[in-house]
Amino acid sequence: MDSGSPSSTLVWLRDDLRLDDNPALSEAASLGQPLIVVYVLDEDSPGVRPLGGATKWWLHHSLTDLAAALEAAGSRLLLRRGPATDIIRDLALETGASTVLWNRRYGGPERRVDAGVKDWAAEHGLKAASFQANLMFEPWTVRTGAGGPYKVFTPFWRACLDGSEPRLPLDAPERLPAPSTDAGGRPPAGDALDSWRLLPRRPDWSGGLATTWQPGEAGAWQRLADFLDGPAEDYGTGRDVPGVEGTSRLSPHLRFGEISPFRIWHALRERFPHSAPADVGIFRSELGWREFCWQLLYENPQLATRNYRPEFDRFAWQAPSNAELAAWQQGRTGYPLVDAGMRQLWQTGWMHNRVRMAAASFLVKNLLADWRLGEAWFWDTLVDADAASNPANWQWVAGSGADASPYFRIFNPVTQSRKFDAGARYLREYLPELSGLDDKAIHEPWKAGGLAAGYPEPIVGLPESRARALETYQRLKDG
DNA sequence: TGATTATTTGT
DNA sequence: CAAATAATC
Repeated sequence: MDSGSPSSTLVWLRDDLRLDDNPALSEAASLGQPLIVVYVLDEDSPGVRPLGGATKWWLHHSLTDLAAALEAAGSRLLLRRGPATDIIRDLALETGASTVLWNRRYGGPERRVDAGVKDWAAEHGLKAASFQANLMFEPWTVRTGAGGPYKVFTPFWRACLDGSEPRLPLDAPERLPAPSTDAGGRPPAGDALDSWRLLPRRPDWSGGLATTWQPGEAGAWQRLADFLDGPAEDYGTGRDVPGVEGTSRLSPHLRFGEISPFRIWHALRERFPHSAPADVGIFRSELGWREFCWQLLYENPQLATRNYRPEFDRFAWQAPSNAELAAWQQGRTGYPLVDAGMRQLWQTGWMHNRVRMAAASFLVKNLLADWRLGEAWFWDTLVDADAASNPANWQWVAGSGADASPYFRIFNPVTQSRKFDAGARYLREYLPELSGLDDKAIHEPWKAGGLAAGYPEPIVGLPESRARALETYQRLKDG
């Protein structure tokens, strides 16, 4: 190494687009060497799942926010594109890096990539280190008495809670070392974000996303603050009412690591210091479901394509017609709660969890469509589309997953609508053509002459489709 | 983190 | 006979 050019540190950011509680970044800052912070758009490594449309939109804005935050701290975000192993290797050589740091991820193809970088670094005398940042309970640390992974959520989460408290979050470094420069004083060259074309155009469907969300760390902290000061205390009941802001809406921020689960955990602890209300425990268990889903993906890297329960390979899914699938996707099934949810998804990139269950159950049970069709649509349209939670929860609804919903649990979209949207606030927000119907009639518009305004007739009858689903599941059970 | 139907309870 | 409870899918 040239004595005139000190070696540098490389921090590789992935699904951890934050300065707060970022162990890799904090470690890099403490080393004091010139620091390169890089994000790699990797659509080339084998098995790595390409982002959907909504997450691409989110990523663009999140990276914009991250770049500004890094610059404010004296650093700079470098963007490069390609197979990550090659990109990181080349960048390390180019910048004379002595150390490469990152926060761990848990998907199969991603772990192979990271292991490849670690092996290369070891062979070439570089130090490579990874950190725990994105899961509070890493999959291999939560084991049953027999030493295997948990297959049921409740004992999984109990085992997590019985262990030691998640570590305290790290504060964001106030200053970061400037990047290393070449002989001309220039930092490494990277891509312009716009050249990645992550934003939709022709048509630009992102208007509703932009008015709903503020991607980036500041937006994540705002959501957390709003939640702690508002719905958190009544989360247990409020979370089930889609017409009310009763949930945290932190999911896309967690998806991109704009806020750390450790930060959320301890913020809850501080806000409710003495004997947290039961509602806070329920919210905390939702963080637990996220951890459980990642543990499932860690153990089952094919979770998005293979039935977790192999007996479901024999299940007689019915391929929906193009018209049926389109009706579901576009919110024209004739069932108001399902349609409101699907339109909320299309317009805002997000759907209330209660409605997700109802909409997913409708596709998988009333239409008997393969859960992978729904998973793929959600992957493309959700801003919180997560490689673990999305397939795990679809399999949960289908009955093919871990700790799955029993086959006979079939949501009735009308019953759910009456029960959780009694005042029809949610229905009226997303189904303006039904807003004239009263609170009783709006849940079943086909009965009240409510179809005049162009709202569709139900595409399938509930009693028949329910019976068909029960028979089909029964046949699987009988072998 | 169901729905439906049968049965029992309470007024 | 409405409402809670249980049994069944």
